[in-house]
Amino acid sequence: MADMPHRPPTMRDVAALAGVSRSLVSTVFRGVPGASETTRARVLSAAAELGYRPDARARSLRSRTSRQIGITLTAVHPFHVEVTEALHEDADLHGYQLALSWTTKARSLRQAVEMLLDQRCSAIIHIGPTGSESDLARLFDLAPDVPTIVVDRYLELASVDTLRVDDTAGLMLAVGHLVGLGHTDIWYVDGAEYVSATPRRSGYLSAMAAFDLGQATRVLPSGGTRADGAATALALIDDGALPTAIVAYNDQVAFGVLDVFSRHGVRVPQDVSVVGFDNVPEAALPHLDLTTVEQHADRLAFATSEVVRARLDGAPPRGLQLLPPGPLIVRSSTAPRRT
Amino acid sequence: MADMPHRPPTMRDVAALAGVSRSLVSTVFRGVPGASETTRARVLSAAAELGYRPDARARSLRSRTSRQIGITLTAVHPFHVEVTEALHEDADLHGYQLALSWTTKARSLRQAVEMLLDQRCSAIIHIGPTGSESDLARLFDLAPDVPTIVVDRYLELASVDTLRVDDTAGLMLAVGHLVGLGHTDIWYVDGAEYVSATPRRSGYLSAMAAFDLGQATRVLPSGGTRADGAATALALIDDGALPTAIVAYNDQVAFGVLDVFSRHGVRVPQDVSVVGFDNVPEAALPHLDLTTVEQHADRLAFATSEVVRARLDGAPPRGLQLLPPGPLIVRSSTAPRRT
DNA sequence: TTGTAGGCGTTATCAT
DNA sequence: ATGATAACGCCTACAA
Repeated sequence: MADMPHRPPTMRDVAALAGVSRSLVSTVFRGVPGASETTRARVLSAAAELGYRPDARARSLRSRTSRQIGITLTAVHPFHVEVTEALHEDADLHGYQLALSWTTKARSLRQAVEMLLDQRCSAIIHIGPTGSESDLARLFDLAPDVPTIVVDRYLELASVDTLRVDDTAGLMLAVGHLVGLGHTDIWYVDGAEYVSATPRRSGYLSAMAAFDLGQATRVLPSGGTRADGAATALALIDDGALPTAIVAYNDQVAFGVLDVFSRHGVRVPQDVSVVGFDNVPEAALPHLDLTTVEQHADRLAFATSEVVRARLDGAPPRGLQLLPPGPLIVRSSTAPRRT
Repeated sequence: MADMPHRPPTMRDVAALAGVSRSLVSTVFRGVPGASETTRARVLSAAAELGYRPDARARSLRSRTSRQIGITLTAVHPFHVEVTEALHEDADLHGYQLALSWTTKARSLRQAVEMLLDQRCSAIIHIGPTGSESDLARLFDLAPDVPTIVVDRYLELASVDTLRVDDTAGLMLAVGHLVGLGHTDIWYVDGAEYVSATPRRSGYLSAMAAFDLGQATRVLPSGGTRADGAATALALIDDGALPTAIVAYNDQVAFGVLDVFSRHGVRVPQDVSVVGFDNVPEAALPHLDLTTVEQHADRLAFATSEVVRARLDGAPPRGLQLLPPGPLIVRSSTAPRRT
């Protein structure tokens, strides 16, 4: 595989055309003082004429600073996509780049990390990484000196920073809203092994207990996808027993529930109120209009990028950091309990 | 921002520990012949002990071959995500890496491309790029020597390779299926400015004409998202006039139509048959079960990666390449016309 | 099979 | 303000 037939112009070419030394070209392109206005203009116009762009590899190699932050994610979780998009904006603002590395059925987190490491990223952010805590610890140990930040997952690892929205508090918002509407039969559609399923489940249980509804709890096994929610709703309808309100592990699951309910004549919110979690963009669509717990992807991203910069400046990892859940977004999927 | 507190080990460290020269370490890590078995083992164990991994930047810089293929995409289109995942597998197979560069509301295609160019990717694949043909041409001209491949978009540019599934043929499949079921009032929900909306629309029109239904055509303005489909369906219901069959620009739009229909008592397929395009994973969910035109993301990805390798070997661009649409996947959203 | 020398494109350092 | 020189980590010669 032969690469790059005709090589792109280098600093040397620009210097020759502008009639200056290579150092001056470097000075101009780094935007540091030390070049007169006239030379700066000459260099810039020579570069434009040649279509010159500094080689990031050489730059990073020599300057020992890549200004690249690695990101691992699955690319299928809407909330994670939102977070990553917001991270891009923060990166832009602070003059660094994001190197994206996907995990798929065929590409392990380890492969994703190794690619990032080989490129000598300055730090790595893992968004919703799956796998056991010990597997992850082993993975992070591949390069103990590269600051590691984990987003949207609980981890008891002192060597990394972990950022999460407080799920337990979020569930309290959801349950509290339904209780305020007069509901007592509030069931929870569980996220099984999905990211942060455990804290959300226990958030539901403790919220119910706090409202003295501890004996009315019911956790329905499900999953994290629309298909999971649909399957659970179908099972519910087959059983013939419905609560007056449902809290779903996340918006996707809630959508699945809504889909099946509407196809089986169960009216939302007249018959059953439904609450989600995440407030993904789709939740605002007129025909879904889902009451849900906001997670503020942009705030999470902002806090993450602050931590990254602190770590890059040499600060030690601070362990787990919990962000308050956004407000509950009340839409038309919830209503007072039918009397 | 200080980077990398304690520098990662280099070839020099490995060579010293193994008691060999640096070139031997290089030989071992490139996997080329020229090192004895014992040396190889010594080098490998020294590297393992130090946690050494070759520096991709230095490697790429010196060898003048990055083995990196750049990809631009939006990360929100399920079909594009599928294609990219499949591209990852092909890349793995052929020993190169994918450098992902997202475009978002805040990140233009130009920014995405520039990042890839700065990293000196060997080639760039654009998946479903938006923007006018002339804007794209200008963008591709930034680095005329970097092979450019465009996927899922029509382009009349001789300087790039373009790969697409034949939309017109796909629409013929969809319309033909409905005609076979006895439908004559077949309306089309249009994709507006979305990727390949034009060929699909004209595919619909010519298919209808081919079945002598040219006077029964109706193109409903919509868009490319679930929300667009929902809005169009709502307008249809408000108007009180429904066809017996609908072909949607893509699956997302079809889902939006299904959502609204089920919430307004329009039964699918008893009252209206609905056909999508793409066969995204969600189309197979039991409660949606959408009849749709398969696009075979993996075949498209495979063809793309073949073209990339050809271009990297010096082959000239071949212009537009049309792949046959996959079969029509018949599910329960279509049925014979009610008599 | 092994080692030495030079350079990829850039930045850092030190002259002028 | 400008330029020469060395070095970043690696690979490609070429020599031993």
